Amino acid sequence: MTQTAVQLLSTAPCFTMKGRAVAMSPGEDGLIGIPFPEHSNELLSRLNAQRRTGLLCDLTLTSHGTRYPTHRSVMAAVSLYFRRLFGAEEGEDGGEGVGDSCSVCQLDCVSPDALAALLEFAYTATLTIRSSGMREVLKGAQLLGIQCVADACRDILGETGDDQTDPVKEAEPLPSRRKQDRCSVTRAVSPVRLVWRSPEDTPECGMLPAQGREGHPPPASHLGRFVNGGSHWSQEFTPIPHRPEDTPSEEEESGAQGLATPHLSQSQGDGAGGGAAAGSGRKRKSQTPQQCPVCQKIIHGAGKLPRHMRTHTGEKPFQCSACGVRFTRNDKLKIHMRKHTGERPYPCPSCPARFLHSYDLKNHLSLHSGDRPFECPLCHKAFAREDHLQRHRKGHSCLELRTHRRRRGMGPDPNGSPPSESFGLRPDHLSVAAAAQLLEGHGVPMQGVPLLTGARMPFPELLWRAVAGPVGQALDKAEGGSSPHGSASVTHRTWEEEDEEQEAAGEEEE
DNA sequence: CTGGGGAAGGGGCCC
DNA sequence: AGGGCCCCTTCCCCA
Repeated sequence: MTQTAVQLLSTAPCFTMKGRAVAMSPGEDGLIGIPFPEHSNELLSRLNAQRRTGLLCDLTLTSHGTRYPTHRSVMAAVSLYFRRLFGAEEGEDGGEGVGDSCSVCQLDCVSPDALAALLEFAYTATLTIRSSGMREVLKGAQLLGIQCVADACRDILGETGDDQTDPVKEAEPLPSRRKQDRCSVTRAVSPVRLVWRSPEDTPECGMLPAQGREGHPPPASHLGRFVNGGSHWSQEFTPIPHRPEDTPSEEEESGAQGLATPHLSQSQGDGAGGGAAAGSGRKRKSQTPQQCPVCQKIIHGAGKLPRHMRTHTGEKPFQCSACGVRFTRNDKLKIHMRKHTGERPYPCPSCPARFLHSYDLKNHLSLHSGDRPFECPLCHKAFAREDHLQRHRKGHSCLELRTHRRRRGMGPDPNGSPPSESFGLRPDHLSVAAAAQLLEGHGVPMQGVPLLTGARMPFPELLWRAVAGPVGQALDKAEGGSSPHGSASVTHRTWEEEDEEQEAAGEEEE
């Protein structure tokens, strides 16, 4: 990240640098918007460091005698209660709040552990709690008006708030497509409803007027059941939108771990309770899949969740002692250190070359052998690396083919082209590569299958037309992780086989 | 557009 | 169960 910033500074102005889009407004002379997406993470990280050392802390929260130094501005940013307490709510002038006079806030209504967890969340965007403490945290999040935490806790507990009165959810922006792809599970909402009162229903909660401030907040110890009203995360956070089709069919009541997973064929029942999963042909994983409370992604492998969480927090606790570059993972730092030590543990058996990574050696070996196992099914250019084939297919005329391919059930080719039945292709047929990829994804080995060559394809224009047509994101996604081994045998599969494979592939996709 | 290097993230295996 | 280590895939960047 730092590297990115340095490069940007050293080479600006540019419109894109390392994926960073540099916005330039042509209408405004010299006005350039240079985004620094890492800034928020770094800012939070530094604030957390300040909190831990007590630096610049202007607010102390206490719970049953335990003191938590913190920053007023951070608490106001994360908690609706403190925002109102300090008069920092939008549209307020801030002059009527408790303001600078409040340096210690007693929150005995929130357990120390829950308060610590909420503070940790405030400064790291990660909620780390034990299942047994979930309810206390939920209570604390409700009391303090930390909407997203309350939502997550309720979901995990199998409870739900009142969606109809939840402006946060309504305002949730959709995550990027890539994020959506990666976040394969949505927050599950159980039919059980938690008491989730409107402001009018909570007279004991005088600091939370729904419209305008009615005066000073009551002492913290008077906090009543908090009212849904915190919309402060709606723009900073991108939780997963509710997609009913992705909602797990069932949700286990085992707390934060062991939530139902969409990967039913592999890990269903591998919950925290250690339920037996029957019927899986694969070796059962011993590790418990865990669900990320932020993106809801199922993380396989014991101890892998903290590692995953750092992708959200941006925390990079592993720093190179030589150059200061930080990493989210220890193993990445270890590999990085090889650059300083000169260690290249992967020697080529055929030449003096040595490599940092095993996959570098693997790539290198393909140069010796001249092996280019990844061939474009359309233009037949071969590549030594799969990602290069993917890039190739996305980057040139193959992309045009892809993006004009018709989807299943979209009717005949507007150009009147025949459906290439001589190839066993249907008008909605997947491309050879896509079919191969789906087959491979379904466990059908494509290794060794002869690649589709011009000689094997007597009427390439038919295939061309057969695969021409509009294509949607679903198909793009299906082709996203490509398998390079396009095969003539694939094109000659029967429709019934194709149906079975596509259905199976669809299940695999899910 | 391609080849190569490298980062990032996930999963499996093992201790 | 947690963490280390390794492998793999995907993506990005640069020449």
